[in-house]
Amino acid sequence: MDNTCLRCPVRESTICGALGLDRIDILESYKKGNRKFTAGSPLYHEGDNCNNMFIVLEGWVSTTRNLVNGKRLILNFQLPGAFMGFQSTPFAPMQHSAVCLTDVRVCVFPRIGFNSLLLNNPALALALSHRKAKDEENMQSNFINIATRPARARLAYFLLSLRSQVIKTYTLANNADLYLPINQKDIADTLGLTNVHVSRAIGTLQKDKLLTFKKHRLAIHDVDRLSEIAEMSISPSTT
Amino acid sequence: MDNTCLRCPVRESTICGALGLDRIDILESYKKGNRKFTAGSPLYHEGDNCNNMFIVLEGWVSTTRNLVNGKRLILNFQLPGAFMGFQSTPFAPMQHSAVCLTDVRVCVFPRIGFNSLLLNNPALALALSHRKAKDEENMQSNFINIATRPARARLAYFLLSLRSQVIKTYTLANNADLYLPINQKDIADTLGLTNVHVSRAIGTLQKDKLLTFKKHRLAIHDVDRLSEIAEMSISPSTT
DNA sequence: CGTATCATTGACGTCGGTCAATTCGTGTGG
DNA sequence: CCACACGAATTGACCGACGTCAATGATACG
Repeated sequence: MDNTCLRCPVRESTICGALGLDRIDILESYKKGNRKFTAGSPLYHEGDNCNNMFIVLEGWVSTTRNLVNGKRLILNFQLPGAFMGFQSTPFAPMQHSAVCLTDVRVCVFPRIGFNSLLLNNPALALALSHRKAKDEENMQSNFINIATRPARARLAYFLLSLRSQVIKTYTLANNADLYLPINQKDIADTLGLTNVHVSRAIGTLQKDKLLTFKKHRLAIHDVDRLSEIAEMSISPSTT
Repeated sequence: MDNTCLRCPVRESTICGALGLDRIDILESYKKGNRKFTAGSPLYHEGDNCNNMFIVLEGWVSTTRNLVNGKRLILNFQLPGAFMGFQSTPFAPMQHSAVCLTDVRVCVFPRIGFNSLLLNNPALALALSHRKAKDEENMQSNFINIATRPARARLAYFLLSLRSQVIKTYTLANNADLYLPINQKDIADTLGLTNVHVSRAIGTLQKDKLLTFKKHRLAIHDVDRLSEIAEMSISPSTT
């Protein structure tokens, strides 16, 4: 396995791309190198003092929060190119957990020295600012989704946005059916619903021939009509 | 009115503090200067191509999204020190609106040249990364609040976190009663509830002597018990 | 074939929304 | 100082979306 930044599959789709090819060697010497995690294992736990940050190279990772009543909430799904573990106060305990949904390969960045790295490479710091802004915007979309949409629309919106995230990450065709390493309980925990209600909602969407979601494969048969259902209560100002 | 960065009331509580006093003149020549807005007026609108970004110096600003059914969702409240308008793609249309809740004084940063400013001042870029990470973390808290808590707990959590935001911003005493330039409809639009239900929920909290919210003044009488209510996502079995 | 996990389905309860009437508070004008 | 207006808050009656509980079905795995 070639682990050099030069051959990194996500270099251009993450902050590393901000350094040109001529300066990429800076990261080569900075990073701790690649590491593999198996499906189900955590990158870090809520409350941990985690020494590292991670760029996802292959696989899916979910970020979650566990609640006092034993329930959990999934904050989002991190796909290849995601930069994970950067916090507003670098050495504070992690505010959320990160759990691998598939076998995962990540590039490990030590937390120590990261500030210096950014100060010495402002292009990297700028790229990171933009990425964190993007993360916040995505979080806002999630927030709006659960705050304003009823369950059916909420589910439709979620599947559509996850679909476009996957299509973009893997540059797939628009009509491809997608592998999603999540089950209905995961969807419920993402949307603030119950698995029972998610099952019913997916059932009606399938009955209406809008999509099929079975055995971790999602096929959306009518993107336009599903979008109508999703955007039912929201203005079309964004895209 | 003295508008110099040297005497800026929020310099140390926003990204500008990352430049020491010796380099603060960089911003002095970069910024467009201060500007005043009256209560109710917008800093920018969703969909606008906004030329500027803003640091709040005085007053409250709300960021909102408008929905097709005439309703709106409040994303958060920006108090002095907040840096507003920075997006993942700098010249894209704004994803949300910003509306002044009080008379407001802001420091205006032109969008043009901002990237260069950051590239030439990595400390500023680093500070911005941290701030955007903080914004994302706050957004995650909001998300968790509405995704997991029933109305009463949701309201309790919101008031407590708004309280600590205000106390921190203005360095107030813990038992101070706070001026909040929002009404029950604003709270409803922040929490994904209706004004009617917010009224009922506040009513019961007041009846339980936990807090008083009248005429834009909030007094929390029992922070500990209110915190218990906020953190409890299940039925109130214990007292 | 037995077990575990996930998905489906039904019965039922409840939290919060909707609609509407009433009250309260504040500002305005006579 | 009172009368009125207008918006915000309160309260009641009613209802529906979604949660809870539980039984059943489907699928994979040892």
